Amino acid sequence: MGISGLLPALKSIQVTKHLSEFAGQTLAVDAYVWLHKGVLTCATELATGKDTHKYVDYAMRRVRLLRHHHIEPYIVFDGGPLPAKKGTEDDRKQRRDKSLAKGNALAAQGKHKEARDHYVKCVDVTPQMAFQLIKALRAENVRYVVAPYEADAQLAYLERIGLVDGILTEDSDLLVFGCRQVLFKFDFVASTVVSITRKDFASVSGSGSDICLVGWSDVQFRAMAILSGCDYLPSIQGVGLKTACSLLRKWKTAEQVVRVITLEGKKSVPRNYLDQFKLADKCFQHQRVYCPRKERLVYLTEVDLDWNDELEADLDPSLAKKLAAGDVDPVSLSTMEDINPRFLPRARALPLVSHPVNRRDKGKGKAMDTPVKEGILSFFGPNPTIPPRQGARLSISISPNRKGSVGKASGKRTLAEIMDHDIAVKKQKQRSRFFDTPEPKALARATTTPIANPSRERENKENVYIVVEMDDEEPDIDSNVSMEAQGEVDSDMEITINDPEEVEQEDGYISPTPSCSGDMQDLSSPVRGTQTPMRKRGTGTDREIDFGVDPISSPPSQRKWRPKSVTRSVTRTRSLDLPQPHPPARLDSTCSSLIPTSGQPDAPPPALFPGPDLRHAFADDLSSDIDCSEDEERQVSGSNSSATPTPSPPTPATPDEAVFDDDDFCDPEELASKANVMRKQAVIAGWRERWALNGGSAKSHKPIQSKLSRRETNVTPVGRHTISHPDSQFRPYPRSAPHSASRTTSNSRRAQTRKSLPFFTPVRKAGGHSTLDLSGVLDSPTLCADLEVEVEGSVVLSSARLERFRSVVAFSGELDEEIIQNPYRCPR
DNA sequence: ACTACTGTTAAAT
DNA sequence: TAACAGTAGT
Repeated sequence: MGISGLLPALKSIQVTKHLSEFAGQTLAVDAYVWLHKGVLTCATELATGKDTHKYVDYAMRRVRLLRHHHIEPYIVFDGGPLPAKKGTEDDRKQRRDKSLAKGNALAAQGKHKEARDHYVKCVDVTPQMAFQLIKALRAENVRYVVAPYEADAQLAYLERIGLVDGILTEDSDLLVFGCRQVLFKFDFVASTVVSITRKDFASVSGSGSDICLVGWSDVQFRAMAILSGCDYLPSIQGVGLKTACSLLRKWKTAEQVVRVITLEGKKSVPRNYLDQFKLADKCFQHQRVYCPRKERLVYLTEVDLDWNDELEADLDPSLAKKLAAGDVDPVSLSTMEDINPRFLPRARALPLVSHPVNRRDKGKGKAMDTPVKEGILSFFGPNPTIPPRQGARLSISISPNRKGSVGKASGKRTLAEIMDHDIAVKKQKQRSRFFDTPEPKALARATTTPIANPSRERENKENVYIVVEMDDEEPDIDSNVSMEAQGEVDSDMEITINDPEEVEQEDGYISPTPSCSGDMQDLSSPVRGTQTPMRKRGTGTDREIDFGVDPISSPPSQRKWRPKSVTRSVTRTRSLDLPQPHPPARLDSTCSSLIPTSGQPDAPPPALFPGPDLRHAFADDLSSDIDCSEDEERQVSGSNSSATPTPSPPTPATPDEAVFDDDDFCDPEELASKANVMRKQAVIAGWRERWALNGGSAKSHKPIQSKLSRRETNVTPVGRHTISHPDSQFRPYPRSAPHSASRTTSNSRRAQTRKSLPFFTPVRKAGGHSTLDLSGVLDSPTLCADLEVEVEGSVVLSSARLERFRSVVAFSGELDEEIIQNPYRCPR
């Protein structure tokens, strides 16, 4: 949903630009935008369970358009349940079901057009559908990454570390995340976007009443956004963007603002609002993302201080990597299912027209001066089904070791296969690197990871395999034949795509821009007071806030790892590697190949936290969270003359704090880690819960409809949500997916149970208080089943853990209440 | 003047 | 879904 009203407020700095102005740049793309719109092109098919990949075509056409303009796309997928920010599952599901029913009814009467209108309302984008797009991206060698959690944060991260030059999205949140160049309103036909550049913030010229950002730091901007209501936190009733802005302008810090509002007494400030605010702030700053360079999860903005990194390893590197590559369902963490294995995208032919392209010209006179268009049409075909030219994809067909198991797909989906293999190889390497020692995690942390040395890695890789180069994660894909083209682009020269026959051409498109290599220093964001002090106009009183706290400029640095020797079980990962009886072609080849290749029975894959919810948005614990935020606030307010003792010192307000802090120090490590996990769970649960809420629905005047919301995708192969009633009137696996039916029972069962993985969710009690229904969750058969399935050999271990988990929960019951509870829902 | 709720429509082809 | 216009409430 973004920040409502933000884009209109920034109208004055919105600039419509032609895509050609971005030639030579790499743009990160929020895949969800395209997927969701693409779904509309085939709503009927999806709703009725037909195989289709039109939505993939939709997205790929856009990918090709970007490339046509010599923009290198970097597609970013949501990791979590894709849609899910609004409404509740129940509501949504009901609506969907209704729409589907109506659609079916109309269709039965032959009113297909009307039916479609309803079908449109019942389709959704699932990770499995996203995977179809990934297949196409692989085939065309387009870089992509699946975010561990929210795509927004991932997008922001890519820009921050310099892997991309800008973000293509529809979500104004990206500005809050600190992106420098955000492009909205992608217009396929006109080849234009609306650009908002962060450094223009100072010039936001709201006539009079509008917002004014002059002299503001990112901290303040973020504060404004959060105060006005964001996905993570609904606003105080009656506070919108403008109010937030003017209050902040006057009082400088969110703390002050909240305090003032509270004192005024006109608006009811939810208790704990400030704490919640800080958590929201953390979400914008320290959400966890996947670093393609380091090949593991990192924080969007590095955290320092006492940030407990115990949970850093909650997603083991290889799994994180698989997830990022799209081989693992981000929701269930089980192997991604290919819902349309017959869809085998291949590299497309290149445009047959050579044409000069005007790169962004310094003399900005002719912004709209579009490049030749003839080529475009030939370029965008409906289906990526054109057979690959012989030898086109370099060595691909060469790779000797390729698993034959790819089945019918083999021989065709070369790139994808290579990709798989590459991943396998990487994984193997990683394993050896990380797990040769008894203390994998510790080692992993101690190791300064390969990040720093991509090239060396590459070498190794190439030693292993010649084919390589499918590495979509590394900025410096050097082996690409496309280097020349790339160089040309970069050097701001005219590019001529001449010989379409040549393989090189094709590859030429892949080339990452040099900018990718990323200059770490200034990538960071914008206008940071000190550096680019926005002209202090108007408010001379505005002191420059301490920008030191501004995270945006801090390049991710190595964190000191605290090798806590928590030896976690291996179970989860193991289960992932289990061969599957009737594997969907390609993925399993990946998986199965991983098993033998690992070849180190004694080097078990790292374990991950076996808790119920693995999808924490950020791995901090509450205490550190607050601490950190406090620090920041302190700094901010410290620079503020009018700083006064904050009304509600957010210090260890929550009971759990003491509890868990103790745990942190007394070191029955397991217990400690459990506690941390627990705490994190609680925090996350809080966020999840909130995310699942409609921004406004949390307001008191509108009774919360469903308190219990599982923020998970009701994933079905056909893109329909059938979670609650897996066996409902809808067949989860339509006729077109025979392989699904033939899947082993255990497998499908697992799939089902996984899909039911619940998030902790507050349940509103009669009293109007929401509480965390942990017991319900823990006792949930689905969860247990899930654990059992996972654990295989270590059920016992998990059980024990689970027990401890429960006790911790019980112990900190109040914490849950505190943290999880959404104060907004209280008033009936 | 601002917020927030409502209803409508375009989106894709 | 989001963007927009219109309207009501504070």
